[in-house]
Amino acid sequence: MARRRRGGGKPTIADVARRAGVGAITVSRALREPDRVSEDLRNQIATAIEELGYVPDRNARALASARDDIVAVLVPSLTNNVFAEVVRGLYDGLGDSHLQLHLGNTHYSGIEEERLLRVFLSQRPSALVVSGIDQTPAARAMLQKAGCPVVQIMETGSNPVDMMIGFSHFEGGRTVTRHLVEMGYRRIGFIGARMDPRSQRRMAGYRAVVEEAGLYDPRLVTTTPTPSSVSLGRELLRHALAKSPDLDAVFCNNDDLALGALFECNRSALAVPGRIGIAGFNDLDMMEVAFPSLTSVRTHRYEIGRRAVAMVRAALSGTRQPEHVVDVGFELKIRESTSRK
Amino acid sequence: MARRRRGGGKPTIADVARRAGVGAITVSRALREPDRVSEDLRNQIATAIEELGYVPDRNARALASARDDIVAVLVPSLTNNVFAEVVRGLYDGLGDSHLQLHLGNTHYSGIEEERLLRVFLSQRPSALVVSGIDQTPAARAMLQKAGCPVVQIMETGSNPVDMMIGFSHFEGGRTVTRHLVEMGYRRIGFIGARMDPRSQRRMAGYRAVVEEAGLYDPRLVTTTPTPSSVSLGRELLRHALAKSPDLDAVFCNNDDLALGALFECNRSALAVPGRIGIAGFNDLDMMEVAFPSLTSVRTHRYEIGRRAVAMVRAALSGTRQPEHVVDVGFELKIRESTSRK
DNA sequence: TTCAAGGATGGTAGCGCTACCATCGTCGAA
DNA sequence: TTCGACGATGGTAGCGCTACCATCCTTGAA
Repeated sequence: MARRRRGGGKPTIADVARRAGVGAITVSRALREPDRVSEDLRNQIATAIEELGYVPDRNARALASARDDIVAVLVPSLTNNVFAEVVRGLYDGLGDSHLQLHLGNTHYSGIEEERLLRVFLSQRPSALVVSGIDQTPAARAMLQKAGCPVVQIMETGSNPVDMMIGFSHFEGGRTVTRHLVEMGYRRIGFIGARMDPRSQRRMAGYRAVVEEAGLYDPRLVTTTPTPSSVSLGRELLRHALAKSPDLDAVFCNNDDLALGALFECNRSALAVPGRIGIAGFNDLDMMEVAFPSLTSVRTHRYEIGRRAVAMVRAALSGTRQPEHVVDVGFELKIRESTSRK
Repeated sequence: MARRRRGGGKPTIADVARRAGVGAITVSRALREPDRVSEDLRNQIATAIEELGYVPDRNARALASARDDIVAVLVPSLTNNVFAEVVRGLYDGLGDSHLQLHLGNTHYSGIEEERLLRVFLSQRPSALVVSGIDQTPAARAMLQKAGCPVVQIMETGSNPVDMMIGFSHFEGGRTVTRHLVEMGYRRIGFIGARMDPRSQRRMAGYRAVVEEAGLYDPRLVTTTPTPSSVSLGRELLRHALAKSPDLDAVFCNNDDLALGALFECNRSALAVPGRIGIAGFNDLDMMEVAFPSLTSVRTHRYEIGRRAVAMVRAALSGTRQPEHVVDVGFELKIRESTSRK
């Protein structure tokens, strides 16, 4: 694939040097540190590059300089809006640096994460960004030996491989649930899909509050390993109501489920928030617009992405800040869907 | 960044060879063509690799073999669910090949696309996947000279750089609009955000039908260059109704807008589809679940991603199929939101 | 005028890997 | 028994670039 005949093919730096009548190293410098080359030569070189259509070879550069400008990123999903925004933040955080993002999709699988880590490590990246704190032991070992800055994102924990930026999902779950309790709901259900470690911790937060309030009932919990979607939200709410017809509120593990739950209520003429209260998690754009508007927990995923890259850049430039674990928090957005008169 | 001392640092293939008591080339072969190495040596080598924690260096490999297993992909957005699914398809299409995806985000900018193309080309990728057919002349020239398979995705057109897979947005726009006309709507509006080339063509399809039916009125068209969102859908519908209170249907350029429009109608107690009909584009999961369910045009974006990679693989393995332009079509999904009694 | 200091430029020697071409058995046919 | 064929293994020479050090020239102080 993309095979070139040995010796043949694209112009190299030597071709440019010859044409510009300078040494190869000067061309190399003109490209990387223009200040150190006189303007005359710089122009000649630029002309030669233009005429030849020269494109430097990153592989050769990386090999020779034993450095690479790649930041390898592992996320569990690209279709999940939450991670899509994290990635957007990562890109924006790059700014004018020469860093490049290399994305890997683990599909919520530890094994796959391990495999991708191996693949990416063979690129000798400048830095590694991984999602969550539940790496397999092997993956964690690889991260520790990577010899480059590592950032774990989306969660906080007490045992970072290197750096960490995120928030506490457990606290997030507690906060929403506490709100529902305070609003007077008594038969508060939980519906969750996929149930990755972060979902689990949100559910644990739910359970902690509900138990403390003496309202816990396992029949109020409905989960499935199936990936989350709006249609699944509808189904899960239906199941939940079938199991516990007296359900009077649901904490939906994410906003897609919440939207699906809302639609189900609309369709079944169950008044929201009168008959049933609904809360989601992440606070996607649509939550505020929905009718009724939906209570959710605003997570700062874009900011997490941006700041993760900032941390990487700081670490690479030697000015690594002291704090290795950053908690960006979250924000409960109370809206119509849980405001019982 | 990620600098290693010359000579120092990670174990190399020579270290593995020494430890296993074999030649370097044999280690190389054991890794790439295990069949050609005896089982004894293969085991010794595997042990040595394990003990040393050896990870091959992709850069060196790419340089030495003048080949690289990277497929560079340029998409305009990663947060747009449509492209997120294309990317998912691309990943799934990879299967067991050794290809790796390298994602770039053009932010709907031709200039940025050009810049990224330059960056990616310096990696000498095995193949290139770009979105749409509206590359700048410079970008198109680079694609033509890339010397590797190129796939343009998401649209079809008559002048492919190399290969192409997608569908006609113009026809998509025509189809929805024709449906609205057939359902008896007479004051059919169009609302659109971002208005990238594909949106423009969908709008052109709308206009063609509406003009043919003698229903065209510029006041029925509401667009903005702002990126699309659910909340924007709500606003745009409000604007549209302010301009043309007799609006009786809207073709929303995408599903997010359609959902926002629906919520606005709910909130303003405008019956859907009785007072106003709503149609979207792309058919995201939520369209079917919404109440009322929303008419949309199902686009096969996941399939486009998968097949784009399949085309790349076929081209790379020499079995390039004859058809260079593939139209995967689309499917009108008629639902409650446009079914006037 | 001399000479150290510093900027601009170039030559050489790899970076870690694989293509290419030996070399060295081993085995079966003659 | 001999010899060619073939499979397994290894040595050498780069791939295109940059680190490192040498060289040359300019500049300004003594």
